[in-house]
Amino acid sequence: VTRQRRPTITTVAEVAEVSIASASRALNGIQTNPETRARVLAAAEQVGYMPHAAARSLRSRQSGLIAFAMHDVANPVYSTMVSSIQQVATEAGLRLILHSTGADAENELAILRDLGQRFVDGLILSPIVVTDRHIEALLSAAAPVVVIGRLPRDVAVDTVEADSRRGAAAAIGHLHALGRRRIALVNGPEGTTPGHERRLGYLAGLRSVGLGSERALIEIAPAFTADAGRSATARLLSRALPDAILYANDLLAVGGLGALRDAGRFVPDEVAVVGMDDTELARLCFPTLSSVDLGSAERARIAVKLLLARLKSPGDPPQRVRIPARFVARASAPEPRDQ
Amino acid sequence: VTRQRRPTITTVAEVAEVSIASASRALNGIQTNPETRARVLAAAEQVGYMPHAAARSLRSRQSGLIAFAMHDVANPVYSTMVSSIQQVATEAGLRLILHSTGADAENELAILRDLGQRFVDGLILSPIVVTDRHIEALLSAAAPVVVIGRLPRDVAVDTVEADSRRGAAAAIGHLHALGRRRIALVNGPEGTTPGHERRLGYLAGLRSVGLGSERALIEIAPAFTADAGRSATARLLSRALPDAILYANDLLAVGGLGALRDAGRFVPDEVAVVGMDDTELARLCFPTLSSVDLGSAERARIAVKLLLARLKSPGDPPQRVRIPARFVARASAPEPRDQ
DNA sequence: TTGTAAGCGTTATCAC
DNA sequence: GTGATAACGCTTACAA
Repeated sequence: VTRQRRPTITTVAEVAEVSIASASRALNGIQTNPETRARVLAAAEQVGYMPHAAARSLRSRQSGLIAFAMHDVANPVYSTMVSSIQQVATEAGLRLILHSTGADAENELAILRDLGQRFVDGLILSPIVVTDRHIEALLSAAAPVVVIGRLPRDVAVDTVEADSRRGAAAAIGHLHALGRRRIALVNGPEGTTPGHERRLGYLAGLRSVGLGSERALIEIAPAFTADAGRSATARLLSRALPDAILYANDLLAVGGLGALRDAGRFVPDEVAVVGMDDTELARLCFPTLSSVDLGSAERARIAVKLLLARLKSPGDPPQRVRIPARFVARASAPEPRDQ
Repeated sequence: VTRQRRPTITTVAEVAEVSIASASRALNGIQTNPETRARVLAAAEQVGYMPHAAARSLRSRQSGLIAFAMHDVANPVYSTMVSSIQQVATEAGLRLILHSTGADAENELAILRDLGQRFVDGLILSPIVVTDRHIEALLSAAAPVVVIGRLPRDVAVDTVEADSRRGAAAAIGHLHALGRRRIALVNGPEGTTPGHERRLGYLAGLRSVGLGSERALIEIAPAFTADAGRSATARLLSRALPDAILYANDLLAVGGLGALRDAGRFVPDEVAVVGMDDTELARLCFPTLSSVDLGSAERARIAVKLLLARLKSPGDPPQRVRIPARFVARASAPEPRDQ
């Protein structure tokens, strides 16, 4: 059997000797005479019919696609999220489009605008920074958007947020319980939401254990990367003698471990180290890294769920979910009794 | 201005007071009277027009989408590839759909079949195993496919392959130059293409430096993961005394570093360690990991290029690109003079 | 240069 | 239950 063109529903209808309407009904499992139905399905099988995605989308106004836009896939936090989202989406019969926004916040606005092309049914967005233009774009988006991150209270958009403030504070509490009193912070860029939140958490943590903050103990890395963490740590050590360092994420912390090694400072004996995000990396590096689990995988999972719910009932009030943080002790800042 | 529905090209045509044909031409930059063109663009701007992706695809028979299907996004090798592909695709104005196939090879066949729905213009597939059914599916795929990996010579499909065989051999050469004579292999599942190739490379490497192979020095991990690498290493050490270990990938190697530490064996003095893939992880772990760079990022980049070329000229003869491997020395198996 | 109209492959609304 | 037929929003011959 040589077929010139790919079979369409018309082909199927012809082979089954029914109208294309009946063919469509049979194929979509709509009430049909069992015998007709059988003929149609057999015909479809025979000619190797597959529905054309674009045609179906055009008519049904649904693409069967969702998108996830984040900073950079290569960052382990986002890989985890992608993996998680992928899984839930697949279960729901949706495909996933990936969109890396990179360092440029304009890209986040661009994809929100592009939603007008209706190439996806919905978007999960993890912005690094939220401006007024972001909020405006979010509110006028052509498709449902779920934000992984923090938004002003009054913005009516579904969000899933980490409790990085309380998480950072918990880490400080732990370090304090370990007897550390000169606790430094190596933060990422503070113009970003995580950077902002994590500093607040650090300061709140210090206050709640009765420690004061000290400018010299805070160092800001230009990016949330290992290299940036390494050099930031070197700078920090050149002017201060911390007995513990909280890093704003695991990548920074792993870079920091390298710098501490270079400086001949033992971890955790001389300097305890804590990361944030509790990525795979924390279990893999040496010494293993204590970290604050911000529930990345779970946030991602819930984001999809929220999106699915929103697609089903667009009118429902927006939801705002916050995932609790959890300190995970490993070798770089062990449980007090293990010391 | 309250708009009930999203504007279509008809809306634009009405506002500009031209036919929809003229509107379409103006919007697509086709030869048009400058004044008309201006009116149309102004109208489009005014009503906030964006073309409907599905409608455009249906008509133009192009989705503007490509897909990348691989085992697991969370694996650093694939994250790198995704990142790389993403970048090239974006530059070419294409969006990227991600498809994790997981452990199940059936999923690879499924996505090849699904190509019949024409939801993407092309696919980049990185299969873990290649069966006859794969080849059949590849040859009858409804859209162009580029394979990252190895295929039988006579299969007319674009491929980009790593030279992991020569890469593994190079690693053995390096270890031999370091004076190591009891060189073990911790491989991943040997039913997979990488597993198969890497064992061959290991054996070839031993031969070319005049060493014999020894069953007790080969251990097979059930997966290409750090945990699997750790336990496989423990098993290996329980029966043999290698002075060097080649791991089939970096994740296995990082797990192995942990096991060696547990066993009190110093790296690299007592046991030198080499990974493969040269992922980010190799620079981040401790001691830093010597690894065989198989050009993951470049393979991915070239795969997209091949796909783009294929989309442009479907008739061209299939290409087969092989990326050379490169040994990268770090602390776990340093340059001989650094010892 | 511009407009008319056909058609891309579906789904869904009608009468029958 | 089934079959014409009209959309869905766009591009592109072809005619004017």
